Amino acid sequence: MVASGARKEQIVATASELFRQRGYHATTVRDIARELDLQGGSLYAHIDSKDAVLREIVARAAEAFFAAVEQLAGEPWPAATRLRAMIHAHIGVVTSRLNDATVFLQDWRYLEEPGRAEILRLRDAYEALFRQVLAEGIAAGEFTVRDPRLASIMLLSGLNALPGWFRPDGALSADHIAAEYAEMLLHGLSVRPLADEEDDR
Amino acid sequence: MVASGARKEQIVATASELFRQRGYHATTVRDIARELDLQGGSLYAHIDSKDAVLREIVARAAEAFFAAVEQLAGEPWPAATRLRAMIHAHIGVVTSRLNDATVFLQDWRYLEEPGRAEILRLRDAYEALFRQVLAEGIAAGEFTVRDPRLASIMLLSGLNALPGWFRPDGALSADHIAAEYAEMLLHGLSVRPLADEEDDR
DNA sequence: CCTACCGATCGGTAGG
DNA sequence: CCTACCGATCGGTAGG
Repeated sequence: MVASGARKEQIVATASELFRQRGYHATTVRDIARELDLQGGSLYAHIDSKDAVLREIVARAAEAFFAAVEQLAGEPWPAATRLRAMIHAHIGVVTSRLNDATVFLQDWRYLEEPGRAEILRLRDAYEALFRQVLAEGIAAGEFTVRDPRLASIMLLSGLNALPGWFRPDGALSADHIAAEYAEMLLHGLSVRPLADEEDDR
Repeated sequence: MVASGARKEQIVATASELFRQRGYHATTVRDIARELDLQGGSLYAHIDSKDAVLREIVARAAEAFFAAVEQLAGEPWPAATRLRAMIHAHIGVVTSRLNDATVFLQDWRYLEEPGRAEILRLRDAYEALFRQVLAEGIAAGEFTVRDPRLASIMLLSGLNALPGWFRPDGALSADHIAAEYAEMLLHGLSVRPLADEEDDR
């Protein structure tokens, strides 16, 4: 057990950036120390272990996702409206906390137990927020989707791949991406079935 | 440089499975050797380096994706029909070559240069197949999408997350998933603005 | 394909 | 927070 403080914040933030760039196992504690002009061993005055740092990063990201999305899922709005808001919120977290969110999505499975199992539960609870809204939308006749689980997985898969290509200084803003994604997901890529030729498989 | 042979095949296949399960950096060459009842150093009679094994796995996966999808992109069919076929083919590769495909998608960035840069080029060329079909579909009035690049990224993001949850012995077959994904992607999650809720697929 | 080994590096600790 | 160090393990090689 080790004190928390400003120095520890720096260590976790630096680790988050390096883990995002290189991956957890390709980053050494001495890489982190070097960024802060410290000796490798000196980190351990502030942290318990490399795994504990990963745990903290992942926990922070999970909290950010829940804080942004959980309430929206329960608003008294049409399911499509809620889903749109949740998509914007989720993308907002990924893009505004890019380091933590990327590490969460990319390296959570390297957590030691029981931290790993705990994160698995959180992930499922988070996905359930989307699944639930989709199910409600189906019940209300707003969505045509057959399988809300498959739909929530596909939707989140699309959003969670953002770290692989989003560039904070790129041409596409988070809001633009969110609006386009929501549009494509809700209305599909193709023209409406009644409007044209295309038949199915 | 080292001979190829049946033993080498076993080594690459075993590495592919372990890399998929644990990740490249969390797998040691001795883990691979142990699975084959060999000593760690003995692997090097058959392989050049751990990186070379990763390169081979990734190259095989890339070839499988191109072999399955490239021709479909150029067929003289409506864009929506081609896209549907490409989705099925891509998911077919992911699910039937799960080890290689997963390692490709998850660990390609750990390749040493110039292998890594080469794979980046291949990935873009592959994505371009989808981008191109989407662009043609837009030009033909089949698709309403505004940005074919964004659409191709979202689409492939959904398909490429499959290794994270697909279970070969699970209830959902590859064909079922492909059909549902294609449906959701092409027609969207929500009710059509023009049609009423029941549209056949 | 094994035995035996290499230098390098890993995460982490003792003791100041 | 540093110096100095720990045992363990890493990918890889020499020489049979």
